[in-house]
Amino acid sequence: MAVAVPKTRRGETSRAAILGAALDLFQEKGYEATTMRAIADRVGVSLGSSYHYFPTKEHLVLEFYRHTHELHAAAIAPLLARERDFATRLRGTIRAVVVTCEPFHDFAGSIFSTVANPGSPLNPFGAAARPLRDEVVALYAEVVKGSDARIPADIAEMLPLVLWLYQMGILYFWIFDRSPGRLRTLEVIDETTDLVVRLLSLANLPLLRGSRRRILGLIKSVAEGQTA
Amino acid sequence: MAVAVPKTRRGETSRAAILGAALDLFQEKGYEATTMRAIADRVGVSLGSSYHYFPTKEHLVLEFYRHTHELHAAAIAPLLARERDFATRLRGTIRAVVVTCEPFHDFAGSIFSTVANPGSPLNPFGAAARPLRDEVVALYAEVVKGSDARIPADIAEMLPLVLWLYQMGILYFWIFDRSPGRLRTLEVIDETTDLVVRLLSLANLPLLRGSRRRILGLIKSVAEGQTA
DNA sequence: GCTGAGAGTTGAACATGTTCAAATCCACTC
DNA sequence: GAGTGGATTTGAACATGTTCAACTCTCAGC
Repeated sequence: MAVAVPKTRRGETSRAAILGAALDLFQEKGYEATTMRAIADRVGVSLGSSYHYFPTKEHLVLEFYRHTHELHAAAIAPLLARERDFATRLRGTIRAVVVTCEPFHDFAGSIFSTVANPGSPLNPFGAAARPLRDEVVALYAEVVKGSDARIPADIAEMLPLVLWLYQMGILYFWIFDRSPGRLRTLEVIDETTDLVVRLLSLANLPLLRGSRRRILGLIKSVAEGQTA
Repeated sequence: MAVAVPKTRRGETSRAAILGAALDLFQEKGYEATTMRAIADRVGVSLGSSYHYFPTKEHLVLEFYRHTHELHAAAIAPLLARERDFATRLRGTIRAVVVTCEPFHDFAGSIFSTVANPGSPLNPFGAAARPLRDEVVALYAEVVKGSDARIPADIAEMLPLVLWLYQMGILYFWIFDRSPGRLRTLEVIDETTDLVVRLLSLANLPLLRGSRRRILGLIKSVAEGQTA
């Protein structure tokens, strides 16, 4: 199950074709209904060849993650360059996630069980997804850093990670959302981003100091546990 | 894939034996390593017979899940009968979850992914798993109701559901926990139960009234979305 | 032009979840 | 005791993810 990197032009072509066919079929038929044989057939390549470049079917989905992440990052670049208000940056970023992923809504539902599986390379908390996870967390760091919000250092340290988790929560809700135009998800986004901003502004209340310290400590401890 | 209910004594025996062997093997070898053929072999029955009573391998997992829920409920019964302090009841209940599930830690990940899959009939938010979900939520309602804590009505209404979600979060953490004796999970439980109690006591602060109303509305709206 | 090494490709084979039509069992009726 | 109908059991067959040893292709070095 070694991951083979293409070393020749021919190899690159094959890898790209296999990945392209896989993403197309995933979108057309969903994850489970797309067989490795169907992918190979569409490319006009043998079954074994797919496994030369992608150790498992799940690894094809990892590439799909990266693809949507890049779409998302590109979509919000103008907003992040222009806007300084934290609430607006956050809301726009989260909204863009679900808008970007909208064409893959059905597909997202079909792979969810695999994604939630801790043993799967698709699990966002796992080692295989680490590079991508780091990229997404960095994106949220940029959302915070480029804003005019004044966030205390102890919170700022953990905030990008928390916002990443928040995004995952929204995506989870979105997967279940059957409302027309996915309106309910957009409502929840608006509601929750406001809530996040408000809770951040309340975090300085003396009465909440204790809870704040404990929550931050908890988050840090949990995050460290994941990387260990 | 019709669910066959045994109609004769012989059928009952078979069903029970198949389920028993499955639970044993799951515990011995984990979920994936346990094949349907191995289950049938251990019972001394043919492969097809298992499918007469359990439409899929996942349905065996659901039965397993129900089994652990019953163990859990039995384990905390004395505590709930004796103790009145809310924090103690909650902590004991959540601790008992991970203690009860400890023998199954190695393959709990696979179970969790099955349970979390929106497409699966076993999904806890879905209709098929509703009876089990209601039982667990009712258990947390009992944790709250039997305590001497004075919870405002609007919060009390949603609290059992939230505590159920909280339990799921703890279980998810526990699945990843590789620390000896699963000590990290126990720490997180102690920390978070305290936090829950503290946040509940803070919920009456005038400053937090607005957030409280919004959070409760959000939870209700999300919960309604699931059942719809 | 020949050769060899490494990249790329192949297709058969395997394990396992699942299906299904046929065979068998069993309690009941006459 | 023979017959009947439904419950139960069977085992072969199928689909699909994955593996692997053998084969082909390409091209640098001679």
